[in-house]
Amino acid sequence: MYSVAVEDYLKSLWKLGPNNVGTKQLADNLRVSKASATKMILRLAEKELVDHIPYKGASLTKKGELEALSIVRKHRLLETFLSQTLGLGREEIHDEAEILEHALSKNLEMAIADYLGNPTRDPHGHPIPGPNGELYNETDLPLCDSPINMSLIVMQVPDDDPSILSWLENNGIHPGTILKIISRDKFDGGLNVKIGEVKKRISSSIASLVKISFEVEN
Amino acid sequence: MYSVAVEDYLKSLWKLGPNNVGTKQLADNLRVSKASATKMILRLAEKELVDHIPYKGASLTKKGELEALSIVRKHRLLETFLSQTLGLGREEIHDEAEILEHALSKNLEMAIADYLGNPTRDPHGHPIPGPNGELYNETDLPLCDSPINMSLIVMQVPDDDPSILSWLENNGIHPGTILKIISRDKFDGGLNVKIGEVKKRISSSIASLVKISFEVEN
DNA sequence: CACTTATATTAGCCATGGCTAACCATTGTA
DNA sequence: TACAATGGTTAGCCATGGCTAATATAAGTG
Repeated sequence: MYSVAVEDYLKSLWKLGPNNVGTKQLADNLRVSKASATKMILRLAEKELVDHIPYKGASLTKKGELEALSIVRKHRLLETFLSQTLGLGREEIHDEAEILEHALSKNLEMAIADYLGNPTRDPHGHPIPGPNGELYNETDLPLCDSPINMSLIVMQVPDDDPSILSWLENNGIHPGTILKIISRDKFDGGLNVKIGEVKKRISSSIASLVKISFEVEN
Repeated sequence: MYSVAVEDYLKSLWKLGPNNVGTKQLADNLRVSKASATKMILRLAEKELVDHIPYKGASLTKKGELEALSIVRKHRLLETFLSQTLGLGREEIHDEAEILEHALSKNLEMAIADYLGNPTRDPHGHPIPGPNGELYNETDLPLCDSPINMSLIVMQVPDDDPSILSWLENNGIHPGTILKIISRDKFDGGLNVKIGEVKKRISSSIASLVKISFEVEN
């Protein structure tokens, strides 16, 4: 078993990956000093969880990646579980899961996955890695890069920013929402979209965090 | 928020209380050295969580007791929640709750209590403290001290020893079981009991861990 | 009362994981 | 090419929470 801090570093590296991650980027992501990040990277390299090239950056080894995926799995299963059983909203579950993920045994993880019917997406639409780190559903596209005038289905919304999430929720955008891009602002990249008959404007920064798939016609 | 270690010390002190608890007793309970226990007791005294009389022992202050009760509440709510939602057995839930209790926010605690209908007993029959540390159900008696030939209802079984718990479970003894003491062994204090029409022998060590109340005739 | 035994404390070490301050390396631009 | 600026590392400090070994106190016994 690894400590909470080690697990947090691995998870951050995974989220920032798959390429080499710089010390500053990692430090900023975890809100610690660069020195702390360097120290931890050296320790992770010692444990063969990352490869580290001094002054160049670090990247997860296979072993480190599996460990990171295990935490991500626990996080997303917990979000799903809390949402299903307690009816907590998409904005609330992230912070709780962020803490609980480090306290979830393999046994409980399995019991929860079983209870939920081994889901492959969490309430934000993010893919849930399998018990051995298998990841599917990697084909979703950022909304900001999607084609105009096609029927798109929202697959993923971000999970870690309650304010963005509330905005999306209030505007009827969550996994499963069907929308069309009508036009794209040439200057700031913002999108004009149509949800049902309602028109909305989505800023480019938010649109880059929403992922879509093409609606299956049947 | 206090650290996991601090919370564990407070919980142990509460379980071993309410009188002064010796350093060795505490150290044994937490499986740490006496030196570690002494050091922590000094720190807890610093934070005004315990009163410490050197070479005499420590006892929780009101502040420390409330903190301990908060952890106990989380523990017992979690046991109840895991049992209800995931159907985990009485033998499994303790160890999981032991870890999760430190990662449960006040918010989630409330959501779980609400979901469960604010229960006052966990699956082992232990009373669940209220959100502000209120404790009722303190009148249950140890089975070993109970009178012969009266209809007794099992209220509490121990929560922290899976082997004892399995034995009890296999012999049909859990919260709600109704039994009578037929006779008590004069030499070792073991009990001969009748559950329904079935006779069982319960060792005095186990009987001291089972608590009963008198069956209400109605 | 003296002496043994059990219990408690202190001193000092270690690992973890933060931090600041100071010092290196890399990069981009004048 | 020189020299900021940015990014990365090192040194050295701190708190937490373990540990052992040595010492101090309390309690029980001849």
